[in-house]
Amino acid sequence: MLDRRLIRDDPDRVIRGFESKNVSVDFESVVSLDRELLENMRESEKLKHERNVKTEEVARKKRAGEKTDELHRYLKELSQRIKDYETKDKEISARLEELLLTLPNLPHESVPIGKDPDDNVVCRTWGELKEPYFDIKPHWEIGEEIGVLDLDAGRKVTGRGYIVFRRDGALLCRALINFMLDIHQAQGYEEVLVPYVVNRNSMIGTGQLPKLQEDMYHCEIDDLFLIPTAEVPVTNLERDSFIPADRLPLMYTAYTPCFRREAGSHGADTRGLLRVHQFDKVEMVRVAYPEHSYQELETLVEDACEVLEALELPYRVVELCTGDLSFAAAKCYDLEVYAPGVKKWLEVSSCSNFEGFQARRINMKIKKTPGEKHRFVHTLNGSGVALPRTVAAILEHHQTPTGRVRIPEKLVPYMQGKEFLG
RNA sequence: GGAGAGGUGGCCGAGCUGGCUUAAGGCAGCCGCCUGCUAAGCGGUUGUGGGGGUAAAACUUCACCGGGGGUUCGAAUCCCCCCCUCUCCGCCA
Repeated sequence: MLDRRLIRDDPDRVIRGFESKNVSVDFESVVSLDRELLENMRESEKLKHERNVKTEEVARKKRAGEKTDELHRYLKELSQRIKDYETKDKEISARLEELLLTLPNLPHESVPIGKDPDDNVVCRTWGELKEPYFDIKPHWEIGEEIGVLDLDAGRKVTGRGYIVFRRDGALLCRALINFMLDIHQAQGYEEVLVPYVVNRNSMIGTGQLPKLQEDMYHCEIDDLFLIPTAEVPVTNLERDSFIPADRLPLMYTAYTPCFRREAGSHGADTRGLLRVHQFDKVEMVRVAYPEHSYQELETLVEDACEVLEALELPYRVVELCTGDLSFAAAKCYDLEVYAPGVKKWLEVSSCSNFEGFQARRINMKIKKTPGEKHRFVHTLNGSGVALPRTVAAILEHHQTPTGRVRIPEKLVPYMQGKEFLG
């Protein structure tokens, strides 16, 4: 949700933001509805004030034993007029609210202008992309050969895009989750275990709804949604609350499975583990002081990088351009690992600052100190990191010419001491 | 799923036979006084959101007692619907 005052005071800036983000929204309606709402409100407030005054007069007269019939008649009519205004108010508010929820966040001024992923900016690259001296197999091939991946079983049990890991593959996933959680705990994050199913308000709060409903698995009977990321339950932990300034920043880490219908993205990069409907992910969420949020975004990225470095996987940090930013983000860095088997950079983490966009929807404020006004917190999150593509990168990058897969040193203790998969 | 109890300001908690209660009282917070320090004590003060107003305040106004609707000149208080919490029972990992 954008700041209502910004919409009122500087609509041009909002429009410029939308343009740079390459989205077309019905902003004119928002502005005119807002104006209409204010006007309506002023009129009805005048009448309500009159009613309050006259109603007191009735009470006074009654006590004095005077007649109030005439006032009653007048006030009845006045109340009817107020009711009309209120009906109109509800109507406009509802329409406005609906529209406001569909308006995306504005990019931060530091975000590079651009229209699609080609305009994203590579900030830095870590690790050696050494020329392979043997023919590296794509992860689905090596994975099935050494018996850690079973794509057929996944298709049978559920359908395309659902994966079965076997033996060391299953162990690897479990190991990665613990490994990542341990790293983030050491970085200062508080571990939480949260529901994988959330209600509608939570989904609206973080911005998945109403726009992205098509991408969500929805349980109609209960009106509950499978989470597409831990961001949803974790960020919503502090919905409708005032957070004391000295508790900020809040830092949470959580493992959850994630469910995404991926409607409309069939065909592209869908082989093996590249794009699946259910995957595991360890997430980091921060709730920050507004003045510190961009600094915190940088350290959040570093925290995610630490995972990839510990796994000895070459990666790069990409800053998304305005046109590639997601709905709720004001600024976002993607982390991409290199997978030499498919010869692609795979996005395994997305670290974003949402500024006050989610906080306004979630109603999460900083507890005010005397003399200060209530302010919304800033929220951030980043994957640290998503598993399937990381597993793909491990299967490819740590592949040996003899068809084995080496387990990164730091992960070995989590793998029951094994140094190779399979 | 069945039965009962309840949802009030940062927290606790009155009010709920409709109008000097736009919410008593307490706690906590803030300011001041007092006191070797601390504690206690005394006095004052403190909700949220929106509108108008101001350089900013002051000020002013509307709304808010789980959510929505209704009755009434007037609703925290009466009526209807929904949601949530707790207790007991049933079912179940």
